[in-house]
Amino acid sequence: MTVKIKDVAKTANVSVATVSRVINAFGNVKPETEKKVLEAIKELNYFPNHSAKSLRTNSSDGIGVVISHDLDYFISFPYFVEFIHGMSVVLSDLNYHLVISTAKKNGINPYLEVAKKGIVDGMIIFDVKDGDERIFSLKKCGIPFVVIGRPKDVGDYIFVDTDNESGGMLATQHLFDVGCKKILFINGPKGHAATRFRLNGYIKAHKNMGIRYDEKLVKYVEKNSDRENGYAITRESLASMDFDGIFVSGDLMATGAIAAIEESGLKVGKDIPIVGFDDVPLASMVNPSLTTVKQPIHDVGKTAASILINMLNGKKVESQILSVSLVKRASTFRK
Amino acid sequence: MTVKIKDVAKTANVSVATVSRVINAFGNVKPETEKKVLEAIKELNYFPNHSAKSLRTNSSDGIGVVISHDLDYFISFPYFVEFIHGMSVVLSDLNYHLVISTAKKNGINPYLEVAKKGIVDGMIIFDVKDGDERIFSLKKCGIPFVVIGRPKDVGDYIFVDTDNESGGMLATQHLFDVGCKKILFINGPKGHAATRFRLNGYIKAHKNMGIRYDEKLVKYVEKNSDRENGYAITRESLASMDFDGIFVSGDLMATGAIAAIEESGLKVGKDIPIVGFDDVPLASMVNPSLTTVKQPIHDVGKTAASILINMLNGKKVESQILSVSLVKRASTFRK
DNA sequence: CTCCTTTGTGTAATCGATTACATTTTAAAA
DNA sequence: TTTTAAAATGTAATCGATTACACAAAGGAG
Repeated sequence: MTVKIKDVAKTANVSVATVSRVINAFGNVKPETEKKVLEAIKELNYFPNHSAKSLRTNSSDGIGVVISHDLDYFISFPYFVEFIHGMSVVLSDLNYHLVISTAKKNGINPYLEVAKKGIVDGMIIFDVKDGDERIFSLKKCGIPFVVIGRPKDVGDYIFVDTDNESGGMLATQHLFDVGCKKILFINGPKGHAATRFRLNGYIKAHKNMGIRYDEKLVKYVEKNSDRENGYAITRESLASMDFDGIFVSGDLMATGAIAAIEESGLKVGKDIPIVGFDDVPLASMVNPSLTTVKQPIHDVGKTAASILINMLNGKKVESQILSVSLVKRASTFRK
Repeated sequence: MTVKIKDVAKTANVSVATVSRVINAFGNVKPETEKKVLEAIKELNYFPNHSAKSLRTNSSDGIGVVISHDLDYFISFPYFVEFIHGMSVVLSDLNYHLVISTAKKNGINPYLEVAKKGIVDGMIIFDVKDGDERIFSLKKCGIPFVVIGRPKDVGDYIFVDTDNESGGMLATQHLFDVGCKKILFINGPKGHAATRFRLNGYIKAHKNMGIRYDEKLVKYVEKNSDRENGYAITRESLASMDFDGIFVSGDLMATGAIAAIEESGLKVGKDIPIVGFDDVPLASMVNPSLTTVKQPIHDVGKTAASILINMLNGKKVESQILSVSLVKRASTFRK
């Protein structure tokens, strides 16, 4: 049926070992012989059986990513597309492929499952909380992995993160620059590294300005950083507190904040400047367009993938923090 | 090192065949024996080696999706996240996994590659043009596949599509309903089924209204249905033609159209109602919020996955067309 | 021309599961 | 109790690659 290495060997009039050496570019093959083999491969349209290779070499050429079963939660990561794309581009160029699984409802930890079955050689995990047990599982099972973000209380690990602290500073400083004095900060969920670092940035910016920061101005979303929550928290805050600018830890939430402000009769930008975080495509499309901290999501994916591949190849690797930048748009423009 | 079926057999004091029978729920195992085996599996924390199973059974439990190497093109499909999620949820529940590859720059057709290597048992392909050669490749190589969309000139195949014709009708009819007489239609790229069907819907709505439709009012995007193109085409049309409403074949493009209209001093909704297509999250977040045709993208992914799995199991399957609905928002509200 | 090294090639074991077939045990029927 | 069928289990071949090891060919040194 399907053509196998034996068939190629027969056609090229060599042994299977030689064919294998050609396929895997091992060297020690006479150029003439190599040519014969390559011709046979082309002629027979041969593709090496991946399972056989995996079984023998104990490697799958797959890199795993596990996503949430909960769609609403999942789409509150609007940058997922770029992230996936970044990883996939790098992996495909290196002859790896990306394997996506969903956390199943039934108990078994899908992280362990794909890893231990040998479906993947390594994993990239994101949306990781402080003390996240998944990291311990992965460590215990010995599979190489790269973490997106910088959770604490999980020991050592290799990560790729963006410079959330600088991002928090940039955003806050910019709001000061356009004249704000009391900045409401709608932050992500507690227990996430990004939440912590962005708060640090927010605080540092206050220090730099010599302004005492008011804890009460910092709000945390319960779980999903989505539009609804941004809207709700902003409305609530409008009713209960005094502020003259908003830093929102996520563009999706920021659109909710914009809606709440405009609804209240205030003008975003003129009355209440708003800065978001992420710079997803959406940010430039809302009205007013959103000033935000641009995260190099595509690069995060690419970097994570290449670090992981290097780990698999036994190279020494280091965690990386990618820098962010402020993109100024209409939402912080004073009319 | 890693524990294998032999170790389980030894621990449970049975043969490997019995263990295998338990794992694969073959029956013909005494309940008592089964219990021993299950205990051994748990005790040793055993996971069957996936490559070995694949090699032996000639199946990989992987379903492939190939995405574009070009990020800009790729993110002009803003519904990709939901689509992937839908597929992944279904697949993971059935113990399959999703394999994502990127079309590499070097020549080899990645569709064939993953299929012929046996990395996947089936494929789901999207963004398919009329006469798309990929369909012929897949057919020739014999791998089961499901197409998202309904391209022509490619012979028979199983597909999942949304009812784009009805969508086109709904959108156009709604514009008539709010009083439009000359509707600019910014359609997707030529050579795509969705483009064709939506045009049919647009034409039918005209017929229903007894209005002669003007070919010149139908514009096609060159390649990417993105914001920039929506903006450019709208601007161009404002300068050169007469129209009082716009139907845009894609929400991303529609945001560009909105921007162009507002920029010209006209009011979206009041002066120029606009209807989009897709109902991506963005649609409800722009200002004015976008009336659009909702596509059940998540269901498309789920349906495609389950059809494909049924194909793999030898069941008889049928193509499906999922229905769409109109979501009315501010962009067609006459102030 | 012999010896030694290097290069090129082949043989066969191996990876860890599944499963056809053989065999044993158990249950039912006579 | 014997016979027969059904149920439970075991043995070993198999999937298709990689690769250790053996060996042959070729080239270089003396």
